[in-house]
Amino acid sequence: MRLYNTLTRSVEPLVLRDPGRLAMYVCGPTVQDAPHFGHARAEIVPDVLRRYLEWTGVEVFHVRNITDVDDKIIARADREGRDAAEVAERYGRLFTEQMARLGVLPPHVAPRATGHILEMIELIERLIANGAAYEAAGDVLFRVRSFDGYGKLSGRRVDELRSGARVEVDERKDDPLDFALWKAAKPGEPSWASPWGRGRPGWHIECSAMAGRYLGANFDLHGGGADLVFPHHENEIAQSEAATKEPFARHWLHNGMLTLRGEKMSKSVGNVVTLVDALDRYGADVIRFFFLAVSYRSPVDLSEERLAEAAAAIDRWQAFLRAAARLDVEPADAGPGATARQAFSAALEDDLGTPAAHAALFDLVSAGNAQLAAGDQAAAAVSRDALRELAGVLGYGLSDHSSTTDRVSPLVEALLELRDEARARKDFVTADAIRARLSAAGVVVEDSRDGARWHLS
RNA sequence: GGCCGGAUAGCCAAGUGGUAAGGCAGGGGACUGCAAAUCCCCGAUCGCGGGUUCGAUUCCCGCUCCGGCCUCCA
Repeated sequence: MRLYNTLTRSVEPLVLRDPGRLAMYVCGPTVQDAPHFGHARAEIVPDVLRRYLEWTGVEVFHVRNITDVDDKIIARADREGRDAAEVAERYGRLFTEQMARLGVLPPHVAPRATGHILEMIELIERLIANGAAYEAAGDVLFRVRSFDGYGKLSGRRVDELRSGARVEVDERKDDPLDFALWKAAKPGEPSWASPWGRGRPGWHIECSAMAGRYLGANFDLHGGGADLVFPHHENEIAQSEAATKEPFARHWLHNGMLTLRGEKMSKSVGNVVTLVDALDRYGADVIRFFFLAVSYRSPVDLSEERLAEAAAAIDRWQAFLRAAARLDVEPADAGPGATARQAFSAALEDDLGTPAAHAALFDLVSAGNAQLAAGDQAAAAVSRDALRELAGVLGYGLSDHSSTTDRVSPLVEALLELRDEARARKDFVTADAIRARLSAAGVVVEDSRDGARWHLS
């Protein structure tokens, strides 16, 4: 498969360190607040990559960290008069829950920063020993100019960085570009013992430490939001490579930002839509479609209109699955299923082309509906099975079923029998009244050649 | 100011050196007691100006506009 690599700024083959196995690290959230809609994208993109590769037989080892110590978490805890760990625990749990609702496969390891303080200290000690870091009044700073490759990921040059610098002046720094690996504890803050006194880790070092711990050096793929390219990922590379003298990650994958009215969704801009609300309102499949309808690298603008379109698309797929649900026939061989599979795979092989993969699914639905219309049940069954399978590779559940469906089913069926009887004697007033009452109760009735079908709206 | 990316039909969005997938909306037709669902048909010469080429939307240069990063951020 070919993927855009931020490091080389080109689409290139994804070459695995161990053939058949992908070692992937994805930057997770800082658990300072409820996850928002943008976080969903950063999880769905690697989720699709993982599902697709697993479908092709690759074994994926997926690590996603949780940043559970940081300035904002501490600030929030102070505001609420709570412990920082409590705040982190609350939002970490919420994040995990919402990702499960979204249908994102859980990572194999979900390390927390506070659980890896020792690894970080070891890494910092190596950097100091190498001359890449220095202690200053209880802080430890990374010496940016000691690392030749600094800027290779984000395309920046150290000297240019300096001129435009909005970096705050700090006398303890030998160079304004240097960044903190370890921060001396301030009163009341969570802190850990270290060779430099009590303190807490800087943001960037945790990913270097945890990626190294679980994936080793020179692992296959590192992902995250495009807003992390600089400085976070640049700094991760610097720290890791300065310490190990080996390449950190070979392939860098960055998802584009979610915007709202053209502006990036973020807490600081103040335009966030929480994921809880979005899931309540639209459900996992619609949100997933909304994101996958666009290249993972492009920005996507959130709007009611786009979400309505996504909902219409999911409805169309589900409508076909409902129509073809009861086909109890020997699926005919290959045919349209094979064509769709080929188009689908080709799309994803080419830089995770989910829009084109969607097109393959729409073609399958169109073909399947036409097959049903033509009475070709065996072919329709093939289309149905292929749709289920391929949509599943993208992480769609497409489930029409809920416990509510099961519970109301006997009632609805009984009413539909009455309606059938009314229709048989051309009593359309009664028939339409039943349909209208069901509709008002959220049950959509659709007549077909083989009788009425229904589903919850 | 620097770096990265983008500009394709009413809207969203793929893609290709040889006249452009898919979806939504819209129009027409079919089916149907009606409705819904479904099927068939209908739409763009690809931001602007140059250049390379037999030929560019696709490559190169410039311009304009937009987004992201340069501070915490998925």
